[in-house]
Amino acid sequence: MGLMQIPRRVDYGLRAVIYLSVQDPERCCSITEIATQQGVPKKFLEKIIQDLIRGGLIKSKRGACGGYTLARSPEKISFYEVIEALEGPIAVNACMDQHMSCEQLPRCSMVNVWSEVQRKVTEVFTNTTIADLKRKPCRDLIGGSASLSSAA
Amino acid sequence: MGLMQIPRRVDYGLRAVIYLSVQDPERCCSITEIATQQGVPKKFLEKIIQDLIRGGLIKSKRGACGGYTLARSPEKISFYEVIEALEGPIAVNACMDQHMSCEQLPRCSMVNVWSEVQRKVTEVFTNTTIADLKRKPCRDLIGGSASLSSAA
DNA sequence: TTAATTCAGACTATTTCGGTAGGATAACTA
DNA sequence: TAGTTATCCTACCGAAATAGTCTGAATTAA
Repeated sequence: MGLMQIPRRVDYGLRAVIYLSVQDPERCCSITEIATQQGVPKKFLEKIIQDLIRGGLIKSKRGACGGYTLARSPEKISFYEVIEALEGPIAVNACMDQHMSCEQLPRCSMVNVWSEVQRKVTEVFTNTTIADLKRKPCRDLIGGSASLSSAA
Repeated sequence: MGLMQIPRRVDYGLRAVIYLSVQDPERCCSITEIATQQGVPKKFLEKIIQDLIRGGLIKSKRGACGGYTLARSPEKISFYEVIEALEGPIAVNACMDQHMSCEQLPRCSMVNVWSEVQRKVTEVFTNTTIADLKRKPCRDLIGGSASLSSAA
C-alpha cells in the first residue's frame, strides 16, 4: 500500500539535515550523535550523508573531533535539493525517455498528466526550505495543511 | 532512478482503459486484442484488468466472443479511480499512521509537506478524466503542459 | 460438444530497498 | 611517532516489492 511513497532514505536524510539546521552551525555533529538523536540506523545514515555531501549540502570534517555541518544556511536548502541529492531528479514517468513512439495515442497523451503532476510536486519541494520547517507545530494536520510557505 | 515513479501496473491499466475508451462501447475487446494493440504482456494485463473489474471500471463478458468494455463512459472515469483501483489510495508518507511521536520536531513538521504534495497530486488525478486524453496531440510536451483540464 | 474466452490462484524471476560489516584514510593529541 | 577518533569506501546480504508466467477451472456462443 502507498503509491508514490517517499523512501526511507529521503526521510532519514531530511531528518539529518533538519537536525543539523537546529544546531550551532560551527559545531561538528558526529554520525553517532545524529543517528541516536534521530533514531536512525547509524551505518545506513552514514551512507546517506555521503550522498548529501556529494550533493553539496553537507560539509564534513575527518579525524578526531570530526563530524558534519550544513554546507549553507537552512534558508538556502530546499526540500527538493535534499531529495535530488539522494534519489536523483523526480521522474514520475519512466516513459519520457523511452523508445515508445507517439503513434500510440494513450501513451502519448498520458505524458501530459504525468508531467503536470511532476511539475506540481517539484514546485512544492523547491519552494519549501529546511528553515521553513523549524518551528511548525503539529496542530494543523492533514486537511488543514493548505498553506505552507508560498502559495502557487 | 526515478522518485515517485508510476508503477508499470498503473501504466498498463490506464492504457487498457484508454484503449477501450476509443472503441465502440458495445464491442467486447478480448485480452489478446488489448495486449497486442498496446504492447503489454497478456497474462499480466489479464490480472490488472481483474482489479479494474473489481474496482467497477470495466465490465466483462465470459465465454466465446467474450471480452471487456468500459463500465461507464470515459468522461465519468478519472485517472485517480484507475490508480486507486490498482494501487489503493495514494499515500506519499508512510509516517502518518506511525508510532512516531510529535516530540521529534523534524518528523512532525515534514508531515505538512508530504500532505501538501499528496493533496496536489490527488487533485490532478481526480480532475483528469479518460475522455480528456482522447485527442491530445503530442505537441505541448514537458514545460508547456500547464493547462490540462480544470485549473485548481 | 467444441472452441473461445474470462477467472482464480499459485508460482517464479528480477529488481529495489533497507541495512550491515570491515577496513582504508585522515586528523587530532600526546 | 604512535594511538585514538572519526569519516570514507566498497562489498555484501536478506527481505520485500515488482513484474511476469503457468495451469486449470468456469462460462458461453456456435
